[in-house]
Amino acid sequence: MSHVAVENAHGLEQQLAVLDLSAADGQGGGTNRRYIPPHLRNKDVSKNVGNAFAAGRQGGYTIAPATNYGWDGGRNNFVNGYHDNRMTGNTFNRGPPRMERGRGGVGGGGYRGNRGGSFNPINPAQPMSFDAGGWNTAKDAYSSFGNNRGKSAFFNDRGNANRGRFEHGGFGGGGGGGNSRWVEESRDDGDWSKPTPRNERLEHELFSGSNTGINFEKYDDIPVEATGQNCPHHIESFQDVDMGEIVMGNIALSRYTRPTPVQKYAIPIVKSKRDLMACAQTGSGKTAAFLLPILSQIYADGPGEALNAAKASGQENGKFGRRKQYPISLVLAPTRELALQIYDEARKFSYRSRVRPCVVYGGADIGQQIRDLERGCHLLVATPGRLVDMMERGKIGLDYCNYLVLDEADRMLDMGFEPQIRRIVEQDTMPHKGIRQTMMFSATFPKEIQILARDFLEEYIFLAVGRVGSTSENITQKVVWVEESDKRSFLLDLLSATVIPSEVQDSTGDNIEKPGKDSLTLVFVETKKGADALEDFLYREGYACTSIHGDRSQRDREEALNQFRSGKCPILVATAVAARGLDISNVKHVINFDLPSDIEEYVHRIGRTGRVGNLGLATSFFNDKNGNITKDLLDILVEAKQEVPSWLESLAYEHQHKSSNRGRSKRFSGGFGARDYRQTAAGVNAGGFGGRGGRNQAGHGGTRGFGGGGFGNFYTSDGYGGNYSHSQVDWWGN
DNA sequence: AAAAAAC
Repeated sequence: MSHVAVENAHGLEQQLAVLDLSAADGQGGGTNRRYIPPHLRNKDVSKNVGNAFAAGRQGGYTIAPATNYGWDGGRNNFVNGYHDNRMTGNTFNRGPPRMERGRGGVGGGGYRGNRGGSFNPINPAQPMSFDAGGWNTAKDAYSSFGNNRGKSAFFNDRGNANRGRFEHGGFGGGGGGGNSRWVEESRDDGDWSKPTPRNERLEHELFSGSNTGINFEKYDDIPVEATGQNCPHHIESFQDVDMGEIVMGNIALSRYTRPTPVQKYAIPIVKSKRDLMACAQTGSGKTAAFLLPILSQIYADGPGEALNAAKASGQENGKFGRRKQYPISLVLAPTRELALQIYDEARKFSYRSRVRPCVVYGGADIGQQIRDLERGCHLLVATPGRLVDMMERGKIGLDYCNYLVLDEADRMLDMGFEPQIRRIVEQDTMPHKGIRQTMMFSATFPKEIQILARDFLEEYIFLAVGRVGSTSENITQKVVWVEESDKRSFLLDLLSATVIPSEVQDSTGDNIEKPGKDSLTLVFVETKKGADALEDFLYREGYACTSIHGDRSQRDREEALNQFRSGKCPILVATAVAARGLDISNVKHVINFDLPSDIEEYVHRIGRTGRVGNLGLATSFFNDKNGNITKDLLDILVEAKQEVPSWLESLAYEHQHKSSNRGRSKRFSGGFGARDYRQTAAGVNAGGFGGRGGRNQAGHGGTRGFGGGGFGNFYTSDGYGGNYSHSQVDWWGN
């Protein structure tokens, strides 16, 4: 299984290696784009590049990645009864106009298509058994999955339903909804630390598609800083701390073998009831780092007062049962899709427990969400606006919320979100800090936001795994100079080299196998309009693509994400909405068609690739509109041991002298910050930035060498030198 | 100036 990914990765790197990125040199203008077929390229170098990449790649794949093989969401062109003719070979028919495109099917059958449908038994990548109290996860589970073949009608019924996720809750394995109240009553009573009976259907639904091939046999080189009073010692294995039978069983079902670095530290900290501010690189397992210990605590402690409150609320409201839910834990996230993703993880780790997770977010039918809440809610994942709405409608009470998590905490506390967070946390019935336990997670955490964050924390432990805000070294970062007018054609060059199978042949006449559905490309743009326009352009060019941004309907957003995830649309054009937190396996390439204006956004965007020990590639288009990010970008590249174009260095040097406000993001500086920022921008526009000049001086402008004389490999112009060298040590130290 | 997040 793993060699598939290796080959693909190898192929990707080779395809990219043949791209003459010097086309990005502004000199040539838009007509300068060209694809160099393999037989014209420098063979020696390309071989080295490929081999080096493959060698590094192997280290990252010590476990067979549990890809989506079992789901068949996009592997053939027939998805949930909807035949997609957009993906048949190279001849892309121009589909219906965008509003109709990608609807996923007549009658909504295809919506959220990868959640249901028939499945094939998967081959357990790494059989693992955890025998305690009747859990024998891998063997029993997977053999019985196999026995379920042929029952697809049942799964289709459940999984294909629009908003099918709201229907999952029962224990009866699909038992009728009529007795759900009785079911919920029985769920709450009893010993919360003991697993409830197995449910093979649910078990398969939750775990068969899991992509959690997190694995890393040897690392521990990552510098970890954990500061605070009486910081608990970290663990080395999941067995080192008592998380109870239910959590351990679900860890095994998820095929987690060892904790990631952030999990090693965060789990015992959370278990010992400490507040936490945790910073760890993208793709390093933060979600499980809080879900596992929180759930294990809830299983150990039981529902406590929340149960009585919920029951009382139900009695007040008569025969309709619990009107108001009192979640024990609340997880807040900045985007709807991220909330949904966290909820999906929570479902896994609450399998066979009495904890019922729920998710609420805007853009979706609130009535359905309310009905789902009323079936019981112990762990709530939410976006802020919808949660406030639910609170004001009396559907949610935070009176007994003992665990509060801010995921992407720096985003949750920045200007756009802070008032809502204060409304939820400080101006309502949530237990005060010191009583509740508060945890914050992010890959970036600017100092200014850290200070703000202290308002919500008590005696907290600060945890930094790696340097705060740095990028994973297993992402190869490229920055290319591309004028605005050249961006589209340059993008086509990149895509033609990586995404769509083409007729390009190598010197032996064999077709090159280009990565297809297993190789996803995520293209970021700065505006919603720009996303629409670029998606449309790519679509007319024959690429199977879709887009996600805040002006699309929630249904379309989720469907776009599913089509991307499944490989049905291997190109996704996105705004910042997709920058943070989304865990999409097989994203091999992130392209910053437009660079963001702040470095945190850049770090999160490129973090959609190179996750859980895999390697990835990020290419950013840079021109003189991007002056404000120059220095921070340079710092990031240097820190991650990436090649730095010498023109970028020159520009950063110039820019440094133009701006005294460098490095201070506008949103952190209060009232005067924005003005300072504008001054900076004005300075750029006044010509001092001098993109072209700086770039052309690149040869002698740089202060860093590029490996001495060995520099002229592929990208000789602009000092865009070097092969695709990458660290031989991946994030996990392999 | 833009994006995100409630209706």
